Amino acid sequence: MATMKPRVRFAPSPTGYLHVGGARTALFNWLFARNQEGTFILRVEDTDAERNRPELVQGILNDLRWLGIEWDEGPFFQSDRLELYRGAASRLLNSGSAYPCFCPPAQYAGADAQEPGEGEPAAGLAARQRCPCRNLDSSQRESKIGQGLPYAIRFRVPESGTTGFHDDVFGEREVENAEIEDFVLQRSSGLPTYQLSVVVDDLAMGISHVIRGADHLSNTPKQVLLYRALGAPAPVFAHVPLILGPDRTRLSKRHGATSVGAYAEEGFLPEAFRNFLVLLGWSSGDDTELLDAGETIRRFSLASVSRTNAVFDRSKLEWFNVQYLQKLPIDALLPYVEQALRRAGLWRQEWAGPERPWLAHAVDLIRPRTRLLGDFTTWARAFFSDDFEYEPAAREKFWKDGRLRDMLEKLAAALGAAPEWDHDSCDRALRELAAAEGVKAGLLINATRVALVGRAVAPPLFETMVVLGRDRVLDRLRRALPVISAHRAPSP
RNA sequence: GGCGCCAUAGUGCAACGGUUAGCACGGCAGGCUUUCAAUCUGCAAAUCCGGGUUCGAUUCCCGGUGGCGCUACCA
Repeated sequence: MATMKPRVRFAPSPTGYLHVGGARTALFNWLFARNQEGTFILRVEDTDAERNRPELVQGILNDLRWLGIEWDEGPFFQSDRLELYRGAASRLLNSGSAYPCFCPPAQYAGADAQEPGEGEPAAGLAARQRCPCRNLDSSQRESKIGQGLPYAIRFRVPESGTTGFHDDVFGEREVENAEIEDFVLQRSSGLPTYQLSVVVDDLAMGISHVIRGADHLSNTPKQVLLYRALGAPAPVFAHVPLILGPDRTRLSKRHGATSVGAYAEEGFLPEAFRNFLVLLGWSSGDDTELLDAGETIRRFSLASVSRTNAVFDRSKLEWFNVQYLQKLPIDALLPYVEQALRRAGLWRQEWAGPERPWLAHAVDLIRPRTRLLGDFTTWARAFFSDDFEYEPAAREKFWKDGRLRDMLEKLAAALGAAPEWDHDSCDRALRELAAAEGVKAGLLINATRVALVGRAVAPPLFETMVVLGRDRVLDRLRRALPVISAHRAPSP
C-alpha cells in the first residue's frame, strides 16, 4: 500500500487563551506534519455556545504564529459546519446506531455547577447504566417527538464486546464496551457534542493521525465506535502526556502564567519557548537539548514521545531564553529588541537606519546580561539616555575613596586627550592614571562605570565607553563629579 | 465510587535484560574577571514499595501505594 502523506490537525476551542498544553499539542502536530511532509490543519472547535468566546480566536491564532507554527489549511470553524454534524446524527439515528433521549439534561448545568468532589460518585448516567430511552420502541418515540418533547441524541453502545484502537504513543488499547456509557451526540439544542463533531470533521478532513492531549485517551473508544457506525476506518491516534504545574496538578491560573501570550509579553523569545516546550514529553534521542526548529523537525517522531506527564519548570524555560538571547544571530535578535523598546517608548527612529550598526553593537554588549527581552529596556535607559539616576547601592559600593573626584577629573582629561577612541586606548589611559595615582585599576574602573551608567551591575567598562562615544563619556564623567563630592560630604 | 493511564535525582529527559544508572535545568563549592552576567571545573542528589520470572532486573509479570485522566446535553 502506498503510504499517504499524513494529515493532522490542531483543534483548539476558544473558551480561553492558548495555554501551554495546547501549544505543545499544536507543536507536536506541526512537527509531525513537517517531518512527514504532511498537511497541518487548524480547526476551531466552537460548538459550546455557552463558553465560546469568539473574540479569543484571533489571540489563539496570533500565539500560534508567534511560536512559528503555520497551518496549511484553515482555520475552519465548527460553527460553520453544523449541518454536517446534524446530517451525521440523523444518519446514525436512522441506522439505529443512535436513539433519541428525552431525559432532562443532568442537573449540573445549573448555576452552581459542581464537579463531583473527591470520593463522591459522579452524577448523571453512571457507566454501565443505560438510559431508559434506549429501549423505547418506534411508536413510543414517535409519540414523544410528536408531543414536541425536546430530545438529545445518544449513541447506542454495544452492550458486550470490546473496542480497540492503535495509539502511536500508548500502544494497542482495548476497553470493554460495557464500560462505555451511551454518550450524547447531539444536544437537545441541536448542537453537536465534541464526540460527534470531532469524528465527523476528522473524517471529512481526511485526518490520518489524531495527535492530542492524553486527557482524551479515555474517550477515544467512543469515537472509534462512531467511526465504525459511520462506516469509516479510524485514524491512528497519538495521545501526548499532559503538562502539570509544579504541584503536579493540572496547569491552571493559580500556577501563574499559563497562556502562551503571557510568556510572549513577559519577554520570552519564541525560539526559546518552542525549544523548551518540545522537550516536555519528547526527547531528541540523544542528550542534545538546544535544537532549532529545523533540527527539531528532522528529529521528531511520535515513537519517541513519552507517556509520563511533565511538570512545567519555569527556571529551565528561563535558561533556554538566556541561551537564545545569547546565541541568536544579532540580526534575528534585533527585531525582538526593537519591539521591546518600542513598547517601552524608548525607540528612536535612527536605529532603523544609519544607527542600526551602533544599536547592534550596544545590544551585543548587553545581551549576555539579559534573561528576558524586557531587560533590554532597563539597559536602554542607562545606555541610550543621559537622564538616569545613580543607584544608591552602586554609589555606596564604588564611590568610597575620597580621592575619586579628583581622579575622575584627571581621567576625563586623559580620555579627552586620547589619540584614538577604542577599547585599548581607553584601557591604557585609565591604567596609566591608576598607576600614577597608586591605586588599583579596578577601583577606578568600578567607580567610572557607576559614573557612566549609574549602576554597579553593568557591562565591561571599556566596551561601554566605545559604545557611548567620547563626547558622551566625557559629559557623563563631568556630570558625576559633583555627585561624587556630595556623596563624600556627609561622612566625616 | 467505577474504569483507565503513568511511576528513574527537586524538575525535564537517557539507559528499552548486563553501564561505576548518563545528560540538562536548578542547588552547592570553586576558577576566570573590571561589577554583574555569561562561561569553565567540581560536588551532592534518583530507579515508589512488595512479590515473582531470570545466571542477571530501572527494564518483563502480578499486587500494593501514589499521581493524573475519564466517568457532562464541556472540549
